[in-house]
Amino acid sequence: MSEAGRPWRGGRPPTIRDVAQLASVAPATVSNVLTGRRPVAEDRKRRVLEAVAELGYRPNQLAASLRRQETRTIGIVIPDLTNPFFAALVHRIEELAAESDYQILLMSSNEDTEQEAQRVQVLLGRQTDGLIIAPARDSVSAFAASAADLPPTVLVDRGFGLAGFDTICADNYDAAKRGCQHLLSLGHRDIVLVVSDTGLANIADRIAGYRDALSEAGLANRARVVVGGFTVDGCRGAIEQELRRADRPTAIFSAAYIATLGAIKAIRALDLAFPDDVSLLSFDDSDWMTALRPYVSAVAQPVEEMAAEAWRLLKQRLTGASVDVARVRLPCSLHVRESTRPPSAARAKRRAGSP
Amino acid sequence: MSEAGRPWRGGRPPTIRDVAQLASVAPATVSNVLTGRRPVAEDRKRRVLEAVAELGYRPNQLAASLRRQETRTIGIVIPDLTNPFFAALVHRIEELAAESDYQILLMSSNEDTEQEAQRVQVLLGRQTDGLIIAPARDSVSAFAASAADLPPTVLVDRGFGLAGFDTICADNYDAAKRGCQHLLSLGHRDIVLVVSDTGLANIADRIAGYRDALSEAGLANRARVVVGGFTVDGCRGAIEQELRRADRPTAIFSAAYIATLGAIKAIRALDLAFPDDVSLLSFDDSDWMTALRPYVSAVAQPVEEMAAEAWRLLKQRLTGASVDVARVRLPCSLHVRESTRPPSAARAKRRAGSP
DNA sequence: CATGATTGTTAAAACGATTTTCTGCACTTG
DNA sequence: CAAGTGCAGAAAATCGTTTTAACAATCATG
Repeated sequence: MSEAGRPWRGGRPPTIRDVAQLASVAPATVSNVLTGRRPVAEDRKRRVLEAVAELGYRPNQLAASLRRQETRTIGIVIPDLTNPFFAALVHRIEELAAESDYQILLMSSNEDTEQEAQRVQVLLGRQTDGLIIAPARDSVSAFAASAADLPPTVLVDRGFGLAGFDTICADNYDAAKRGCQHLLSLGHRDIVLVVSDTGLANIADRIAGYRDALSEAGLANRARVVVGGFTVDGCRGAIEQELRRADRPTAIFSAAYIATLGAIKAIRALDLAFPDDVSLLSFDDSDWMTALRPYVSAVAQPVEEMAAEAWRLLKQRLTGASVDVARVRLPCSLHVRESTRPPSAARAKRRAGSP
Repeated sequence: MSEAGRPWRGGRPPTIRDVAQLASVAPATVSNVLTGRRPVAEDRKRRVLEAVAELGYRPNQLAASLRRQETRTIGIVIPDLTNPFFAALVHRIEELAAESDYQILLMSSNEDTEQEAQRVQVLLGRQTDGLIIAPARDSVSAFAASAADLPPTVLVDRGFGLAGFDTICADNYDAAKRGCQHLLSLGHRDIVLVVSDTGLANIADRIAGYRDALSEAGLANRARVVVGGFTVDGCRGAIEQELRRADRPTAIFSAAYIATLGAIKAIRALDLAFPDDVSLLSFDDSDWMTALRPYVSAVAQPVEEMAAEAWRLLKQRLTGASVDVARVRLPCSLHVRESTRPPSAARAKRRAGSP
C-alpha cells in the first residue's frame, strides 16, 4: 500500500543495476550519464534518464563515497550550540558548505576535552573529508595524537596557532585592548574583567589586551580579573561579589556572552543600574544589546567572516592545494552605545546613597 | 615525515585486511572480535587487538554502513539555526542521539520550502536512518512526494498531525489562550498579537488560542493580529505602526522569539516603556527575559521535552517497533513576571501626555 | 587498403567492511 | 565406533557505486 506509484521490487530502493536493466545498458553507462564523466550517446542518455525518472532512482551516496574515497562531508565540533556565537558560526558554515555540495556532521563537545576527543574519533571513522573544530582546550593532544592523524582541519575561535593547523580567531587581544581603552578614555580606573575561564588562549588574549591597556595607562596594578565559569549563574555570582565590595568597580568588561548575561543579572539583582552605577561593556554582540533599555556597548566578533574564512581555508585544502598553514586573525568592531559612560557623576551620586 | 609512528603502507589508513594479516587471521575474525557478534578464542582475540592497536586501525564506517544497510546517522532539517529555539532543540537532540551512537547531519532550510525539499533529497541520498524535520511549511508535499518515500521521520514544532508522520509540537493553542487570558485578567482589552507569518499551523494555533480567549471574554471583535515576517526589523516596523495609532493597544503579545525582539525595539524606538505604556508578553522564553530591566513575562515552550520526545519516537521506529503514528502536544508554561501589568493607570497617564 | 587513433560501451575489478556459507575438528551419544 | 552436534575459523558473497581495462566500431591517414 504504502509504496504505490514506486515500482520497486521487494520494497527496496532501486539500484543502478535496476536502472541499467530497464534502460538496457550497462551500469557503467548509467554512472557515466549521471556523473557526466564520460560521454554517452544521446539516445542512450535519454533512455537512462527516463529509467531514472520512472524508478525514482537516487544514487546511494554511501556506495559512491566508498568508491570515490570522498564523502563530501565535513565534521564540525563546537563546545556548545546554545551559545549564539557558535550557532551563528555553524549556521553560516553550513550555508557555505551546502553551496559547494558539502554536508556537515555536527557534534558538541560540551566544553569537555574527553567528549571532544571521542567525537573527533567518531568523525574520523566516518571518513569526513575535513574538520572544523572550535576546540575545548588549546592543545591538539586533546583531540588527536597529532595533526597528521587528521584530515584537513581548521581550528576556529580557540587553539590559535597550533602547529599544523589552519587557525582562525577574532583579534581578541586588540579588541579587548580597544574596549578597555574606551573605558579608560571615559575616565574609568576601576575596571573589572569577567571571563568564563582562564585556560583558553582566546580568553588569555583578552586578558592580555585588557592588562596592556591598563599598563599603558600606568594602571597596571588596578587590573582585576574575575573568573565566572561557563554558566550564567556562575558569572552572575562572581560579579555580584565584586559589586558588593566597598571599592566597587566603576566598569565591568564582560569578556564573553555568558558573562554579559551574568553581569546584567548581577547588576539588576543588586538593584543597581548601568551606566549610572557601573558602566558595562560586552564582548560579543547580539540583537539583545540594542533591545535592552540602555543599549549595551559591545565588542562584536566577526562571526560571519570567521565562518567564511574557515570554509574558504578548508575548501582550499579539500581541493588539494598544498598551501602554507594559515593563521588568520580577524578584527573585531567596537560599538559604543549607552551602557558605557564616564564614572564620576555616578560614582559621586552612589557614594552619597546606599553603602 | 608527517606519518611517523604510524606504520601504514603508502600513507593510507590501515584496513581490516592489514589487521588480519598482521594478526595472522581472516578478516572475518577481526570483524568478529571488534563487533563481538561471534565468539573468538582468547589468544586470537588478543593478537587481533594488538594488531589493531599497533596499526591504529579504525573501522571505515562507510563500508560498514553500506554492508549493514544502516548508517546510524539521522538528518535534521530546521528553518534557522540562529533562532535559539531551534539551536536548543538541535543541541539536545544531538546530545541524546550521541548517547545511542547516532550522529546527526544538520541542514538549514532557511524558511524556504525549495531549499528544504532539496536538503531532504540530499539526506535521502545519504541514507540517513531517520529524519527529524521542523518543516518550513505544513504540507508534506513541500519536502517529499509522500511519507512513504522517507525513512522514519518525526516532525517537530510545525506540521502537526500530518498524515503518516509522528508529530510533536508545543500546545500552542493552550499556551496562547492562557497567555491572552492572563492579559485579560489584568484588565487589558486592546491586545495585539504579533506573529511572524500566518501560514503555519503552529502560529495558526496561537492565533486561534488568542481569538478564543478574547471570544470567551466577549471581546471577539477586539482581536487584532499583526504579521511581521521572519526578521526582527520587520516585526519592529509592524509593531511601531500599531503603537503609533491613536487607539494604541494596551498590551502586546508577541507570538515568536523574533517578534519579541521586534516588540522591545519598537517600544523603545517610540520612547515608550513596558509595562507602563504597554504590557508585553512573549512567546518563547530565554535568559534575556530575566536580564532585561523589567523582567519580561513569557510563555515558555518545552524545548528540552520536545527534543527528548522527538528522539524517543524516532528511536522507537529505528529499532523497528511498529507503533501507531504518534501526535504529541506538550504543555507550555506561563511565567508571569514584570512586563505585564494592569493597563488602567498607565493608560490614563499616557492619555494625558503625548498624542 | 591496412594501420592507427578515436569513440562509445561494457565486463570486471575495485572500495572496505559484514554476513553467509562452508570446512575441519573436537566432543557427545546411542 | 559411527553418526550427530557444536564450535571456531576462513573463504566467498554481498552492499551499490565508480573506475579501469578491454573491446568493438567508426573514422581519419599515409
